[in-house]
Amino acid sequence: MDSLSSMELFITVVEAGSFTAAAAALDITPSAVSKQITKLEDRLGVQLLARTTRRVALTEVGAAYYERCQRIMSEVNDAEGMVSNLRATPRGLLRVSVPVILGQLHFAPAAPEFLREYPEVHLELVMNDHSVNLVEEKFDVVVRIDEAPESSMIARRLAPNRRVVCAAPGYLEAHGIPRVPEDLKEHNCLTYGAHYPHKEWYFRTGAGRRAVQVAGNFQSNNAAALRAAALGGLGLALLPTFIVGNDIRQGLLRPVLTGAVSSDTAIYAVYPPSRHLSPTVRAFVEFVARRFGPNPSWDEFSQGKATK
Amino acid sequence: MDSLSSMELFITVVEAGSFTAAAAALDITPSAVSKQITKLEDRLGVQLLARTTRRVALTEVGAAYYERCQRIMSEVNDAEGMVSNLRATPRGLLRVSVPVILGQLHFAPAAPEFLREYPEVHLELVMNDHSVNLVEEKFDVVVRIDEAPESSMIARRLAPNRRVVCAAPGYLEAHGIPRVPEDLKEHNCLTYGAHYPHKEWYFRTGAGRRAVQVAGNFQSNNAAALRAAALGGLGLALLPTFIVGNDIRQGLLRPVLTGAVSSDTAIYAVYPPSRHLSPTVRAFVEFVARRFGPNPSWDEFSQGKATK
DNA sequence: TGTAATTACGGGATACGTAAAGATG
DNA sequence: CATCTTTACGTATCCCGTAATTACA
Repeated sequence: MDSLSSMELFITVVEAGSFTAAAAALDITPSAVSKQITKLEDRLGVQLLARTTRRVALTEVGAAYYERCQRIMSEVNDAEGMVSNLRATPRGLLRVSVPVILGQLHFAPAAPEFLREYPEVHLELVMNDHSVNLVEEKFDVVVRIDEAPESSMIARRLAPNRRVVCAAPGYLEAHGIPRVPEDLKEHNCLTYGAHYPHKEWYFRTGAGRRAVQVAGNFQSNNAAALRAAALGGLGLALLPTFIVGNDIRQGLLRPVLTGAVSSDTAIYAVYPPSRHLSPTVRAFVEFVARRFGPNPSWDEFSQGKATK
Repeated sequence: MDSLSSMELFITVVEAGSFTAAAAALDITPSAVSKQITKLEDRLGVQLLARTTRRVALTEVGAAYYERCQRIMSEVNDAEGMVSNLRATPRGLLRVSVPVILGQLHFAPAAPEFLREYPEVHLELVMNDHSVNLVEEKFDVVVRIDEAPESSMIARRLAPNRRVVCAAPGYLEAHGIPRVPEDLKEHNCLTYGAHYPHKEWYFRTGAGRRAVQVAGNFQSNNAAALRAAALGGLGLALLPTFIVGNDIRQGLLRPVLTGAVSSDTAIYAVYPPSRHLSPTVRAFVEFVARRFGPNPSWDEFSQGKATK
């Protein structure tokens, strides 16, 4: 027996004044009404409704029970309404982990707009570059630049990770503009990483791809450092468009060559699978996907786009 | 799905901290717990419990819902407790119809004791001798002196209706004591009814029963009038023991003869059938049955008793 | 690797609707 | 006699338990 349905049925009968009317209101048969009420009375051990075939009246106990039922049903409706509200409106704490450079350049600047749109959200934007465990560190969303989405997690692809070779206009004026990848051997190439004095940059050709050995006098495992060096006119850097896109846009850097190959990575928003996705998480992911997905300032300088 | 059971289950899981523990507490399987919670979440459209196989934690919405559930469950318990109380304690208006003579002699004197025992009852003791319609006149109980209980009503037999021939001591001293029924022809017999100058009184004999034609100079359709006449030493009266029992007890009247035959009537408390008998009605009927049933002051003078 | 949550599957209880009976004004 | 409640009966659904599976520490 469903206790709440019984109460609702009982209330309906009281207000309708008859079993038949209540049955019509609830779109069931009078038979069902009769049986439900009888069952409810049996369970409570009292008669709630004094009924002849012509009249249904509340007993004294029934009247008291009716009042309680009304209050209870109103509480239940409150509870369910509250759930609906919470489901509909993003709110509360949202912990997001992003790579440092991505956070500084894009997520932090985007935060005000997001929070203006969802004022009840408290956003905690944690930046780190080590691989984070989503559940253990209690993150709601982890943004990763990765090749393949981790299994058993939902990974929403936010944007491709394209890379472009670029340099400051002053550097190019002084050292010339490379026209083909081989020209890079003549340039000071600012490379990512450490331990290896020279690196290979890959480029698409008509057939497949082709590696070019590059070298230079500055190396860093920090992309922001490479960007700063490039901005300072030190040399050429191969950097993701999400880092240098704005610099190029503002004319601080200029893209050169074409067909620079990024690894098969993309920017993903990763969150745990859940039958009922939190509206806050949903709102955040939708927001960043909308904002970073079809992003001209990231894409227009990348020749990878056309070949995609 | 039973909404209240779901809430209870949810509360249990929250307090037990795991599905398995909750299942044990409710004596069901973890499978059932899982399915119920999933169903509840589906119905609400939100995730209430964030769970791994090792940990069950409330979500934000779940925590809010949990609080509401607690309040609702407490209200529900209140309501059911109230019902139990009302079911257990006789209270409220009780309308009883009794024959006038029975009401005056016995029910009215018994009322104080009944009301002392059940102080919350308001007793309305209506006395009339015409046949009352129990439901139309909104009586909870109708006391009748009748042969057979009315169908479609519950009739609780309170006491047999025995009758005894009796007279005042002064009359018997003046006119002698009848030893056999035939002696009644020599006496002034005060008979019940009207229109018929003489009546027949019936007596049991060894074999069957035997009618004796009696006559007298006073007749009334009011038993109290016959009693008054007998008390005044006018003659012999055949009256129910519930009327003259106390008079005999006090020596104001003396019983004579044996085997006076009453009709096959008894005193019944009649009330409508109901799956759940009102505790007030039950208490009243039990009270009067207890008080009037094995009543020595009514029975000890009646020889009908022995023959049942 | 062990424990906890979930899923698949089969059986039993429950609750509905249909239809007929009973009651009431 | 018309209408409303109740009961009888057949059926569909739901829900639980058993057992296998998956996930997590």
